[in-house]
Amino acid sequence: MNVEQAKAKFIQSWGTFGSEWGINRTMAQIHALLLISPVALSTEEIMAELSVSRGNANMNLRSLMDWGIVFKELVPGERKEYFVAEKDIMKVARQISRERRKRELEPVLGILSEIATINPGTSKEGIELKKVAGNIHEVALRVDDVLDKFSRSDENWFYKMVLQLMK
Amino acid sequence: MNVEQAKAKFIQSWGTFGSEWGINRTMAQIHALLLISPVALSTEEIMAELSVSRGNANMNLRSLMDWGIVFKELVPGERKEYFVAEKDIMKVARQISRERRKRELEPVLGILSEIATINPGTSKEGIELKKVAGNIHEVALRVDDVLDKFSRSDENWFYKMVLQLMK
DNA sequence: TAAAAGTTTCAGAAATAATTGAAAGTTTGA
DNA sequence: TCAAACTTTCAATTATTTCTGAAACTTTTA
Repeated sequence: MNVEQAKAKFIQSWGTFGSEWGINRTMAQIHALLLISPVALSTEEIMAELSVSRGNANMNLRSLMDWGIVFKELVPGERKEYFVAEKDIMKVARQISRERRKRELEPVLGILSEIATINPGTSKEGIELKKVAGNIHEVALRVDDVLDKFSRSDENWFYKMVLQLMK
Repeated sequence: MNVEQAKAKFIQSWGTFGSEWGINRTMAQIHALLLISPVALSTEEIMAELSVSRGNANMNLRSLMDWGIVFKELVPGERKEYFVAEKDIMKVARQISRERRKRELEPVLGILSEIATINPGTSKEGIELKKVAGNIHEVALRVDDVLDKFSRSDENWFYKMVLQLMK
């Protein structure tokens, strides 16, 4: 496998992996492209490299910036905007867990706790619903805690945890 | 909020949450319905409750069984098949991480290690690609390890881990 | 201040994913 | 063995998501 093939494979795999986890393919591919690029890229370069339209490139770049894993970089003397990805993979992982926690887990936590506190009445349905929602809420709260810890952690926290678990 | 409202809210939230994480909405809703049902349900009951077709119900039930979080239950004297969900939420979480690890993480690990071992040549592109793929591979291997540990762990492992992290 | 350079938006088009429903297939029991 | 009861499959349809491209908007510079 040569460098060109490896690059194509990396971008396409990252796209597939992303879409299996609810991230759109182009967004994941732009991220992949920026991750492996040694220099900042312009919208035009991204459009050309991935064969996507300006609108698509622009919207997904904005999303990536909203997620806090891609940044604008101003090249002195240039009008055009250039983009770079955060290269520290642990930082990227922490940032993604921070965002998904905030956007997706927190809202569900609210609903679960609401359901877990209903008056279940006397029906088996009500009792089971309350019980299950309570159980899920409990687990979800702990996941939330772990993600919070992780997203705030320093560079070595994760490795320390892995070591702990190896014992 | 009464029991009926809470039930509807639970099913719909679980559907939304699932689809944010790459699981189709109906599949997540069937799972939700079975989770909170105190008794095993037939395909007909699921179709009626969620207003979905027989084909849809059947395919998603099969998927849920492939994931190992829903099971057929044979009611003595009945021809019809009934379905129940695994109710232990930690078991469900472990089973889902086991499956996603196997289906989605492992294939990417293979590709990353392939890319991380290319001959990068002398170009900056090749060198950066190899470096980034290597870094991601390293982190992904550790995630893989943690998921493996988690999916094999006993009921209390997760709570012990959380306690460790609280210190 | 005007036009060139660049960015953003968004309605419609295209691509992808999910769903239906009816036909084919399977199992059971008389 | 056959038909009733039930399950599975899949081609066609429908819904959802993503993408395009051109127009509107913003910023810069001459």
